[in-house]
Amino acid sequence: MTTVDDVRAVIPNADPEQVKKVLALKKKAWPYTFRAERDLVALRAKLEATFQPGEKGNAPGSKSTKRYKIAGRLASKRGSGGIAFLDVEGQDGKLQAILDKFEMGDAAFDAALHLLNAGDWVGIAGYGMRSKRGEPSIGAEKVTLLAKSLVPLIDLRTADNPELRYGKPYIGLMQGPDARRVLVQRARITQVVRQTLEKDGFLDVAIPVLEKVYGGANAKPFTTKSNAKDMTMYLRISHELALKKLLVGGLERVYHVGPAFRNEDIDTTHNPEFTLMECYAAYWDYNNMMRLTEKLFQKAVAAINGGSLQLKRPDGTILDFANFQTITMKDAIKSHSADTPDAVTWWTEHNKAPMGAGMAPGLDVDEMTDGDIQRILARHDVVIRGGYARGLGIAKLFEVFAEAKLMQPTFVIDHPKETTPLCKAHRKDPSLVERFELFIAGREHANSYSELNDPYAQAKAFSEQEARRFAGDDEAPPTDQDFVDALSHGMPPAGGLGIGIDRMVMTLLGLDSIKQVLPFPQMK
RNA sequence: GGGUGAUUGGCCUAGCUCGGUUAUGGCAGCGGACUUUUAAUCCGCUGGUCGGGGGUUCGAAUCCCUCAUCACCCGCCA
Repeated sequence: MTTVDDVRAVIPNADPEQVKKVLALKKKAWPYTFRAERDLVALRAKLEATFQPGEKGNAPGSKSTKRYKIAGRLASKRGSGGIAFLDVEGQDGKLQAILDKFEMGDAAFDAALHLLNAGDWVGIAGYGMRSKRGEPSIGAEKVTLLAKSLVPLIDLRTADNPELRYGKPYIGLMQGPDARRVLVQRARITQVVRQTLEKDGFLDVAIPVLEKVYGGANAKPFTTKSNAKDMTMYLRISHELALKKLLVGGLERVYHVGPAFRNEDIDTTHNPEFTLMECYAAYWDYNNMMRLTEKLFQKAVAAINGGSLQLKRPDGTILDFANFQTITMKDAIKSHSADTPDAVTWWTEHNKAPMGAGMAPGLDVDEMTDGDIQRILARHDVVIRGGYARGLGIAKLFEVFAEAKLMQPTFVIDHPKETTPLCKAHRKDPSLVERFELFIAGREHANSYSELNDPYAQAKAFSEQEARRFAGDDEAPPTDQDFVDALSHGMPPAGGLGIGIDRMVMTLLGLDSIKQVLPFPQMK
């Protein structure tokens, strides 16, 4: 015979009063199944349309005498003498159940109210009705405890404790349909991304998480050890190299949505593991990928925004996904550095234009010396690990002057070649590569290349990265000789695209922390 | 990596600056009242020794040391 003390010995937080109730139920305490309506929101709407306030479905000659069964978590219990109100909360919304002492009988009524507490899972069988105040309800004929909560329901409206909110995600999710909606909409977004890719003929392929060599991005990896092979292995930092090897093998359009791992610090936009979508299409370049990117975002926005491409943010600004902007990196630096003190200083030094106050055109990197760039970066305390290179300096100028200002969906194109070793040179300017990044709300959301498929150029790019590693850039990836070998067998021309799904969800839902879109975020 | 602040019953919280009789209030819980509530309301009750350890003192939630956990800011993360 189990006692309250037995339970408390292993579940110290358990409320003795609730444990007593469970033990008294004996074998009936934890039932196995319950058939119930799936959609309480729809049922609530239906009852509202069917009945007038105060009208009950068990009255003789009622419009609808249909019986219903509903189930959910008991969110609130309100007694008022011989009548009691239960808020039964399903995943997406709640429906009220009403217990009437005259109808149920004293014993059943008192027993049900005593047994149930907020937080319990409950099943209700009864008829449709509306309360005198008009609330659509189920008039309870039978009440079943489906599962007891042994600890009190925590109300985060008053208990704003981050340890509870993020350390125990179920506590946060229990707070109501709104708390769960983010995860529901996140699922919608990834579903739409997958559907859109599938429709365009992209094949969902399995790729390894554990790798002998990591690559495809600049990041510090997590390491682990394989006992079977007695060697250090790495958790992938991107999906890029594996997917491209499949292009070599003859798969023409491939994608993967899954986690990538980066051993870096945690903040509002970075989690050590995050969900990355990457896709590659043979015979495409970055222009084709821009069109695909637009489509992916437009379909996702439409899916969560009632079909509209004008997405209103919490601060009132409208993001217009109907019209994506395009700007080169150099032009972005120029237009967004206009009238900054740095631009005024530079133009004055070079005596390039008659200077009125606040009239400086932006920085024109093609006219700037390396010294000019380094001076300005130094003024902004920007350090380039592994040493200065002109292209990296230009990329830093973009970060300093332009990145945060790109609110509307904007493709920034044609980066300096030093920024990436995996991208084809620009067909019109060898100092650039055919790359774009999509910026929305000041954050990077997508990254795409006309993929480099010349094995010799790839090998050389790898050795330049190695040089940077030796010079102190601990995020420069090592050479992946296996990848060079793959390219030597011939990879078709291809476009590639990567999208950080967590950030995409954040932006589309108007949230400002990655913790809010992850059910299990890492805490610092 | 640096700095600041916090830790009081299941949850939130007062008290701590200028140490002193049985540690404040709310939510939840338990009991009672009420047949139409919407975080219902009203009355009563149970529950904590104040994050762990050490020290100062006649006496510490209140002062000191230490450990732990957490938060915030800065740095780092194209």
